[in-house]
Amino acid sequence: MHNSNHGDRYSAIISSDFTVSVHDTLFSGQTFRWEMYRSHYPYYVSVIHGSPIIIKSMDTLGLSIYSDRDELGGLPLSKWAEYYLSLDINERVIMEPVFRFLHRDIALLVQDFYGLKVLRQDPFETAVTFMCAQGIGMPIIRRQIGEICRVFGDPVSFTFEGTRHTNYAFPSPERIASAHSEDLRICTNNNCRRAVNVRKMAEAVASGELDFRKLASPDRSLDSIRDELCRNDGIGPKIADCIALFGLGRFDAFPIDTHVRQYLLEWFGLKRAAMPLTVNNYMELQREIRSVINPEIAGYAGHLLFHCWRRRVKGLNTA
DNA sequence: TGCCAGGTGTACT
DNA sequence: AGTACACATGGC
Repeated sequence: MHNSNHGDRYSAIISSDFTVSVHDTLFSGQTFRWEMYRSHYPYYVSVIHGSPIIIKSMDTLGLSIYSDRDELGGLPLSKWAEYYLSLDINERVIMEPVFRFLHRDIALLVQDFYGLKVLRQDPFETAVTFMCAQGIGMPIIRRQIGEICRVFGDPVSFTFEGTRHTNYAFPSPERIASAHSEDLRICTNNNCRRAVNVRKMAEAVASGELDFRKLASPDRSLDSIRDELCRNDGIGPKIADCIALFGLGRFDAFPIDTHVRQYLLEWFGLKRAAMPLTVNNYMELQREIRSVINPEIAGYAGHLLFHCWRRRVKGLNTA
């Protein structure tokens, strides 16, 4: 820990044996709250645990993290960053030798995205985010989350390279639970039912009826987590699996969306992926892909494939 | 213009 | 158990 020159007291250097692609990580679509500031090096800024967090990407040197607190989420700043960015997972070895042998062309494509990390994000934020991600494109999803933070989140000001900035924290479950549906609807792409669903889910979290800490228990089965989450209106199997993967640190969860479905058909030849995505087909597709990808990190590998498919095959650059 | 976008709930058969 | 459709809007 030492003083930084960004108006923030604490900083931590995260050294790593391998390069972490901060840009791909924060803008791969799994998180929607990081802003990129350009200077000599790229900086990525968000507000987490009520504190501005600045990540400086240093390419081969590793990462540096700045915050005005010396600990976040009960962890020292550097430990929090290692956890949040899942630096304990080496994505270079999740594609097993058998996979690289059987799917050589895909493994080569995915190699370009080593450094992409699956974040361990806050489960409530993750739940709201993916409830706002039904059948619409990334730009609208990102806008919704930004609006929810701007309208309901606490402003946090900080100085960055001599300029004053204001970002917004993600609002608490209590704050969203007490929101008027009409105010929330303006944030949720004008979708009234989505606003009601998000508010009801926030109420369940605020009342303790929906307890993410219980769900995060490692001995819970993926099926029981999915079933519990699906009791909330607006959360189906796909969003439940997204919450498990990105919000509960369950890297074995394998959400199947429109992009995943496409590469399951095109890359792995799963005929069922061409059929309508009923609950039965959804579960059966998960079973089939787990015979191809190591089930313990199927979701982590799936996110690499997801990102690779969007960027390399679909030519999408939108976060 | 028409189709696709990180799906889900409801109302049918 | 499977199918059709509404939901809302931006991007290509």
